[in-house]
Formats: sequence, C-alpha cells, structure tokens
Amino acid sequence: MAQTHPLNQEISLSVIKTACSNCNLRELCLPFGLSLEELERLDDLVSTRRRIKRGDHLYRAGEVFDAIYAIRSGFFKTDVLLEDGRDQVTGFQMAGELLGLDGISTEHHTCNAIALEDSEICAIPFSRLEGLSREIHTLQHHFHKVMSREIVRDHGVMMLLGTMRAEERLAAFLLNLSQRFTARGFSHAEFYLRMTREEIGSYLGLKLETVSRAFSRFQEEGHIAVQQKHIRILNVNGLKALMNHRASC
Amino acid sequence: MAQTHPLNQEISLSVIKTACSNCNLRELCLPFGLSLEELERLDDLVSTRRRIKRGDHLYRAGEVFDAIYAIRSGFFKTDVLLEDGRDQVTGFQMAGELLGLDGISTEHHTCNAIALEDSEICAIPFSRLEGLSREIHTLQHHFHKVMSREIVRDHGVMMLLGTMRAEERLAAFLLNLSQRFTARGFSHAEFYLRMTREEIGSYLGLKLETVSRAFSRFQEEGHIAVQQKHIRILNVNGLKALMNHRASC
DNA sequence: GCGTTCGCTTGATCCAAGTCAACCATAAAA
DNA sequence: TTTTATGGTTGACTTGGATCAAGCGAACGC
Repeated sequence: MAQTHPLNQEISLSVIKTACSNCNLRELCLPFGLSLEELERLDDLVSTRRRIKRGDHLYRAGEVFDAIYAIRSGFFKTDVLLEDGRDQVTGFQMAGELLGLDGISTEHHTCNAIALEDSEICAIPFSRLEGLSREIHTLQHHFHKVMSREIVRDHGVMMLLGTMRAEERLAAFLLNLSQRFTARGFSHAEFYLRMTREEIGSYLGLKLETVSRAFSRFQEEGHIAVQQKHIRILNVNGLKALMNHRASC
Repeated sequence: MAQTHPLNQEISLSVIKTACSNCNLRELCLPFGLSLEELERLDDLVSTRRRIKRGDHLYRAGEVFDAIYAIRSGFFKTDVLLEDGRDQVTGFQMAGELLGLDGISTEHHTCNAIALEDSEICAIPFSRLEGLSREIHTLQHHFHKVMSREIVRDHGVMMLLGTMRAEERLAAFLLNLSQRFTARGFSHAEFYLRMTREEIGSYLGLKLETVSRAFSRFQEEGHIAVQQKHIRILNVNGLKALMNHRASC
C-alpha cells in the first residue's frame, strides 16, 4: 500500500535516511507521481543531503554545474550580479522547490543561491537524473513540467516588473507567498518573511523605502498587519483587488 | 561522412522535404549535436511544417498544448494577457528558436505566439519528442539545455526590467538582436526591426514614446542610424558603454 | 492621384518612485 | 545595563519616464 497521506506520515527515527520515499515533500517535489518502485530508484540517486547555514551559499555564479538541488527545509534566494555591480534577486525558493536549473544551459551556474535561514537540501547529480529519466517516463515528464513551470513563473515576474506599479507588485508578491505557504500546509494568512525589505525590493524592482511605504499603506488600509517580518493577511480580496487596480481606471 | 559545413550546403530541389537533416538551422535548433542516423529519427517526428502569415497566431493562451514549434523562417513575438487587459510581450523569437516550452507545465499554452512576418514553423509533437529523447541521450541533453537557456534568458530580462533605465534597456535589446542576427549569418550592424515601437516598449517595460526618444537620442549621439524600422549600429562599444552606465556613477 | 490609416516623432506637463536624510526598533555585543 | 549594528520607517525633495497632445511620413486602398 503505497498511498499514505502525504503530509501526515509518521517516520520512526531509525528509518530516516536521505530518501525521497520518506520525504513528506515528495508530492511537491521531483518524485511527484512516481510509483513506489520508481521512488526507490530515485532514492539511490538522491544520496547526498547537505545543511546550509543562514547566509551561506549553496552555489555561486560561475561554478561548474553538476547537480540540481531540492530544498528539504529552509528558504533560499537566488540572485544575479552584473559586471557593473548591480544585482537583482531572481527568486525566493522554499521547501520542495528545485534550485540550479539555470546551470544546465552552460554547465555553469549563472546565479548565486543563498540560504535565508538554516536549510537542508538534497543534491541530485544531473547526469544521473537524465539517465533515470530516460528509463522512467513519469520522472522525465514531471521534470520537464518543473522546468516549464519555472519559465512560466519567470514570465509572471516579467509581467509584474513590466506592467505593475509598486503596490500591485507587493500585493502580488504577498499573495504568491501566501499561496505557496498554503501548499506546504502552513497558514495562508500569517507568516514570517525570511527576506529583508531590500531583498524584496530587489526582486520587485523597487527600492527598500518604496517597499516599506507600501507595507505601511497596506496596513493603514486594513489589508494586512505588519510587524517587522511578521505578516498577517487580513483581507485577501483587498490585496487581490489592489493587484488588478488598472481594471478600474 | 556526416559532417558537411552546416551553413553552406547545397540542396537539390528534389530532396526538399520537412526534415531536420536538410535544414540549415540544425546547428542552432533542436538537432544540434546529433549523428546522421539520429537526425533521421528526428526527421520522422518533425513531419508537419506550417506557414503562418504575418499577424496570425501560431497558438493562443489557453489552448491545449501538444507540440513545441521550431521556427524555420520568419519572426514571432509571444505575449501574455492579464485579466484586467494589460499585456506584455515576453519575447521575440527568430529562425532556429523554439516556441511553446511554457505549455509543458500545465498542458495548456500560457501565452500567445504571433507571427511578425510571414513565417514557417515545424511542429514537434511533444510526447513523441519525449519518447525519442528517452532513446537519444544527446537529444535529451540538448533539449534540457534549450529549456535551461530559456530560464537564463528570462533572468536576463528580469535584470533588465528590474535594474536598468530606459536607454540601458534599449541598448541591451539592440545588442541582443544584433548578436542573434550574427549567429544566423546576417549582418550584426544592419537589420530591420520586425516589431513596432509599441511592441519593443511592451517587452522592455516602457512606453512607445520613451522607446522613440531613446532611438532619437542614440542617433544624436552617433551610436546608431535609425530610419523607421531600419537600424544601423555605428558604434557597438558606445551601446555597450551605455548599458553599463551605472558603473561610472 | 488622393485620402485614410498606422506607426513614429517631438514637445509640454505631471506624477510615481527614487534619493537623501533623519530617526526608531530590535537584537546582539560589551 | 549601555553600546553598537542592522534593518525598518517616515518625511522632504527630485527626477525619469508616463501621459497628453499635436504633427509628420510611409504605405495602402480606392
């Protein structure tokens, strides 16, 4: 009987090893849709688990790429540095999400991945993943979906950066975080931000002061309650309305 | 003897059929790196060739995804439409590039692909491509690289939208076009824009007036010569310097 | 040929977000 | 406990690009 309830399983301590088959993120992560037998083959591949301390790099732009990484727990940001010193956060990643897909293209990482809290990752050697996905159709297809999802996500960010104003961007950002926390079984309405205002700003193409002001404004208007990094969403629909602000003009 | 010089081959008229093996874009496109025998297997798969007239859609957001498309000739844009009517151009694609990768994720296209000039595409049924890439390692790997490259490209656009000012964006855009034309054997210094100022603006997160002003400014400063859609780049380094403008401030 | 349309350019004005600066809050260090 | 550092908030002002508006030029249909 392969099907236990994904997020509720009890694991005896003795069983814990680096294995997708007993990871409660498997429905969000690479193993999605695999049979028990296929899962075990994936286990063989995902052997190295690593802890990354808050502030440390998982990898750096320019390093040779040979593995992608699944986040087991914790929180990361990725950023790109331009020659002239400008940089931009290209994404925030949480448990169950994959890091490093950008490195496949040139066999070198093209961005930095930095832990925003103490985290744990599973390294997945890429050539072995390709090998296994030549044998397991489901794995292959799911991996393609994950890559494609990343492209779609990026288009969303481009949309945000290209057409939205500051408050719309922040509303979209909060709703996106909320939705992803929900998918992981956390409250959709209350969470701690792992990143600073400056990092949010960098991601949203705004200055930190603008982010701060937008937070204050949302609070004044009763959409959220902010206390430093602690966010409570009081009015989801208010935020959603803010996001589509242009519709009314 | 499989290796003829990629861009110089002569093809007798009788041989022309929809086939990667006699397409002179094969070194830019999906067949990259394949052996002659592998190429022939890809030929079987890429059977349908379609003409798309200027202004027509190749596919629309929401349609069921079942194939990706390689551009044989012509020029496309992709755009995303928000519920509230805002839209944004997410990319411009030219011969040898692939369209439709975003559709894998949800099995539905997430953007519109529209021909900016009369074009010709090869449809590649996706499930068959997955099948073949389970058998041909090189094809699998190259496909992964192409998807990854798309992610990297998107990060570049995010960078552009998030941190660059209007003139830097346009300079980056022109240099990127120039570089892609060069890769296809065209002049790096002289080309026709297939898109309007408004489409450029949408892609770059600017209004068409701003794009037009930046063109005029570049011309005044002797970086380029503009006449409607005809562009001549007079000073590549000038443009490059413009792009990294912040370095000096 | 001529009028119409569409895309492009240019000027004048306005405003959202950036910049600069002061100050506050929290947490860690002394 | 006070000190220091880091991150966050708020205010005053400046500015790059948006907006509004007028006019131009090339291409197309009739």
